[in-house]
Amino acid sequence: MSTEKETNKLAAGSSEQRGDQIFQPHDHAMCIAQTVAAAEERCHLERSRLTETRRKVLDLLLEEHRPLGAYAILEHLRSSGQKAQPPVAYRALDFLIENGLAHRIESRNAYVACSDPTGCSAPSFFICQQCDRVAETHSPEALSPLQSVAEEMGFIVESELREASGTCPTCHQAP
Amino acid sequence: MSTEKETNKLAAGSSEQRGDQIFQPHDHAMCIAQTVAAAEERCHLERSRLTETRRKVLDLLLEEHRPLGAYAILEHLRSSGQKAQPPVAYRALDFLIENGLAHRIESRNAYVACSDPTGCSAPSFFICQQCDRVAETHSPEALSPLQSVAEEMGFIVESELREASGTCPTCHQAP
DNA sequence: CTTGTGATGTTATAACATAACGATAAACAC
DNA sequence: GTGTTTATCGTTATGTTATAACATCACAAG
Repeated sequence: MSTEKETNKLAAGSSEQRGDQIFQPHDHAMCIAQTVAAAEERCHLERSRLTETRRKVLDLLLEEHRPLGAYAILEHLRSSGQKAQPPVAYRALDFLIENGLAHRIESRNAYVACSDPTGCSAPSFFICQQCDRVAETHSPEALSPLQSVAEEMGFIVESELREASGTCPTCHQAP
Repeated sequence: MSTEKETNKLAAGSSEQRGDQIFQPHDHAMCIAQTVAAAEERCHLERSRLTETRRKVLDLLLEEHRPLGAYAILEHLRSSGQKAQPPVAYRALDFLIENGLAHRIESRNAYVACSDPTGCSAPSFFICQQCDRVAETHSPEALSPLQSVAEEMGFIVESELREASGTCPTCHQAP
């Protein structure tokens, strides 16, 4: 937790690189608050309900900035009083994913909060193998390449999966 | 099964686009023979052994050109006489993957044969949602984009996952 | 032949995910 | 407000994917 609100540094730049702040020390409370606010607005607009359980799962994912397995999430729900069964966790996750508030990380069978619910489409993920944190970008540069190859072969792309594993700047500097 | 050896059409071009032949009618027997030959050579060079079980799994994956689940593969092994348990299938798959003869398709929890064991690195996959066939490319254009975004944020990429789902040319023409 | 290594056999279980169905609660029309 | 509709939730059971752990076998190098 930094003392400055480093998040503000980003205000000047484009929003598409916001995700990499996750690898830096940042005002985590504000980072969460912003996303929750966006989530609430979004649910209001979509006439979907951010219920107790869904909210808890979202909070947990935001708190972690890491991919969490469905059963880890389930454990958390249980430790907060509910005696939930697996479908409870999966339903909350389905809801969050459908509403663009969370993503599934295929290479881990795990889930993360979306770092930018307002501007999220075709995200790319950068997963640190040491600290497990995940950054998310929506850079358009990363959008085209499979598309152009696909076009050459007459393949129509409906969805794309892009996940990079490696070492984040923080872990790289302090190994 | 075409009457011509359409595979030859590719000889003139670069090898990096070979994967898309999978969506076209092609000389499947030759296609398999080539890959098996490459596999055998590779195993010889690496001093690794393409044993009975491993060979069966490779043959099956090549025969299908589709992602097969580990338990489907296991079933196949069983129906061919062995009374194999899950680790048998997983060990064969691990071997094939480590030796560049097969890939895991993360978005399906399934496995395909590599379509180009000699030139395979950082593959991209194109998965048809209708016919399930998978094309594999190694086009360098598709290699960079996550890299360049990663560099900007100081993230060192060790491995990349790229999978596109959609409709292949054949299924698109005949819906 | 014995010892090291890689490969296999086998049991058990971990980890991830969903089908199905009844009970509840919120939203809406009237 | 009442009844109808629809979304959400609780719960049981089960399906699917994957691995830990340990015993055994096969074969080649010393």
